[in-house]
Amino acid sequence: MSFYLNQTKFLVSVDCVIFGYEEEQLKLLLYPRAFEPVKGSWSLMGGFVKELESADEAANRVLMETTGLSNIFLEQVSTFSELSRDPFERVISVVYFALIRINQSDEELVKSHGAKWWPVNNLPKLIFDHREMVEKSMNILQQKAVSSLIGIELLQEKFTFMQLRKLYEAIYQREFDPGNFRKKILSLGVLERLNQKNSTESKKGAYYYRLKPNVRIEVLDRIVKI
Amino acid sequence: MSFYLNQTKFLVSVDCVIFGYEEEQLKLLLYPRAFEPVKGSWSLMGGFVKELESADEAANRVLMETTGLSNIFLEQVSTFSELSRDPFERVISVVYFALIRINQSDEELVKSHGAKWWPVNNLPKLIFDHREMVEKSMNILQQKAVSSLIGIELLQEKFTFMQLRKLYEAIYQREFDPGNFRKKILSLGVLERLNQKNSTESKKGAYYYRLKPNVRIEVLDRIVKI
DNA sequence: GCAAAAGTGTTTGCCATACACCCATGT
DNA sequence: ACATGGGTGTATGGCAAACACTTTTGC
Repeated sequence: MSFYLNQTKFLVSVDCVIFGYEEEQLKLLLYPRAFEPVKGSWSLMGGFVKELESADEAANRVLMETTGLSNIFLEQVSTFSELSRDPFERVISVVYFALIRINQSDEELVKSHGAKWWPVNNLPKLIFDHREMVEKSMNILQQKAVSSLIGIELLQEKFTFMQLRKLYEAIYQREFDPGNFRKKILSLGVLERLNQKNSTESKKGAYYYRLKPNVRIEVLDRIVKI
Repeated sequence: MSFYLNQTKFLVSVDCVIFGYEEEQLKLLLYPRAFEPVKGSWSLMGGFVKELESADEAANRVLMETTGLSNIFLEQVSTFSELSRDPFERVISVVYFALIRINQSDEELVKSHGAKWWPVNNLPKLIFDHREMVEKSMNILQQKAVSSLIGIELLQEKFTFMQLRKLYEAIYQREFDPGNFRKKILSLGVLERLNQKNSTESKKGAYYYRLKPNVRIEVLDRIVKI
């Protein structure tokens, strides 16, 4: 047991990179820092890990406290532990990224923190190493979306192919051929067409699709060529 | 500053998944646990993060203390923070994986800890959640090797195509066509042939190759099809 | 009629895979 | 002579990308 004595203990926090999708843009939920220094600077939402919870649980709690959502797609990105990453005090931070449906979040709750959705390709200056946290998360999101329909977590339950394609275009910051994209996704065999059309975004109207029940969003095939 | 008060602090450790390559097998360096309970059970090498070091630095230190090596390929895998992952006490562990050249390690130092190299497909029972740490590391190694000649970190500076191929076969636990493998790797343009042959492993003798100086092991192309 | 998205089909070129084939040499 | 790995070349199938084309409907 001597191994465990006289070892330094650390404050451990979680920081959440919260992705949303709105107006054909990938967005991040950011908060103005509430205290000095750099008060008012924009920041990821975070919080300290508590005595009786894991980092995963802490991240879920933070997400619940700030968006009112539970059972959210959440995944660990990396842990940041540089000595001076937080000029206040030594804090080791475990970073998570989350995918949420913006319109399902509790708008009042979000506003009460002064939070704002920012397009990922037009972010404000972020405190500390938060910019790096965002970039790592973005990389992981892109990597995951190659072999998983993970992005669906950002759309409504039912969606058209155009909506799905625009989402992928936002994630990869490039365009996809509409015909080829449709064929590729359909070939995965995980979507089903509903007997319902969306007529607000095109003249002809486009069928809604949704994920088949009891199907995994991780697919064997590659959706995007790397 | 009130944010920082009354927050629980945690013991933070690093655990290192140390990969080596020997006798055409991918191996892991494991240590018999030195204290009760589960004394003698096999374990990854780890240590607590100290007050004035980052987790990265702690991992490098642990690696130096156990193998005598510095400047090693080392990469963060994930952080494990479940409440009861260590039955002794609450410890949050940041896991790293390392790639080393077995014959360059300090054999005396390794032996002095009672450490042993185990083939990855024939590991003993590991303590706590170390098995899961190994599996995550293995996944990341496979993923990285797709678009990087990362595996070279496990070979000598000069190597034949057969040696490189056998290494890849060990990493992916499958066979590669010798001719196609050679062409694929050569097409990356990052290896150079030396005027020197290895005659111990074949009758005809095979040229040694090495990584070109000032070249990145991350390549744009995909080496292994996923 | 025109524009714009929906949806389907066709063509092309690249690339992974399979495999044939000769070379060099130790036994 | 033969087995074995070294090394190069070739044929083939599958798939991504480019793009042509028809349909539908709001304007």
